[in-house]
Amino acid sequence: MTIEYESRYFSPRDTLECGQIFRFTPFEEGYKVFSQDKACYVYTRGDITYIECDDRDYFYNFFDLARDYSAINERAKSYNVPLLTRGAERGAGLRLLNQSAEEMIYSFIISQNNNIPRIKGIIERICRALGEEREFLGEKYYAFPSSAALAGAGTQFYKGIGAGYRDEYLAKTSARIKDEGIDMLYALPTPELKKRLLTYTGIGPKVADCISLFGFARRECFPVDTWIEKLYHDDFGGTLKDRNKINAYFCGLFGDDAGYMQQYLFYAKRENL
DNA sequence: CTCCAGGCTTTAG
DNA sequence: CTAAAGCATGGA
Repeated sequence: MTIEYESRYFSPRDTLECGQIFRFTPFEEGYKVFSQDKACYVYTRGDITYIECDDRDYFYNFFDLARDYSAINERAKSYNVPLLTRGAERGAGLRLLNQSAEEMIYSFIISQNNNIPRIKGIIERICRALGEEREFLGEKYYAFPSSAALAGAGTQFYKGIGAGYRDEYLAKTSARIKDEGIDMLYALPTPELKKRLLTYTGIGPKVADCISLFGFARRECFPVDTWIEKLYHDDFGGTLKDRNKINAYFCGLFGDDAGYMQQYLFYAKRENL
């Protein structure tokens, strides 16, 4: 089945290339995108972006299609920050994805002190080794593994697939989640959710913000990484050095829009706009 | 060769 | 409490 949406506020490229997701590959006119055990093919033709998939409800929510991004986009420009305005203008098709919390936990543990191409490779090798084999549009792919499967693999496996020093973080956190689950996290208010996430091995403030923002749809979160730290100095004239304080500054500035603004800014800085 | 990548944990002061 | 060292890997 196919979902259609106006392309002005839904660009596959803008949405996928802004660092919120690591499992996608160029395919024909657009991209194949993978989430949990599901897959879709997303592409734009003229004024319409199309999503071909087997699970309409899942991807409607995944791409956040119920939300009005024209209003968010206008609010971004209203701050009169040149970098943010450029991000909003040239990244107007950027949408925040609603992803799996567990998948975000492991993905962003891997992301720390790492670069995006290598992050993608590590996640791909984990899925290939431990995920269930599926098929989409005549091609095999592998689901993101369950925490039980991840816990069964052990530290040595993660070292073997090139996770580096994050091997123990993945082993410990997957073992804990296999035992405890994460159901108790969903109902927590955002500050408590972040505190709880910080108790997992390998999750610090930045990773907790990414998990909260992308995995728990907490749009008031503002992850501060090396790129945000850079643009904070270059484009906001900031003088703070402590990342927690930089985070507080941006959260105070953007409020409930923080997550959206963070993505526009990250995109603009990384694309050198 | 050094520096850097969507940082975190551990240790020292 | 804050500051800094150490951490695997691969590409520029």
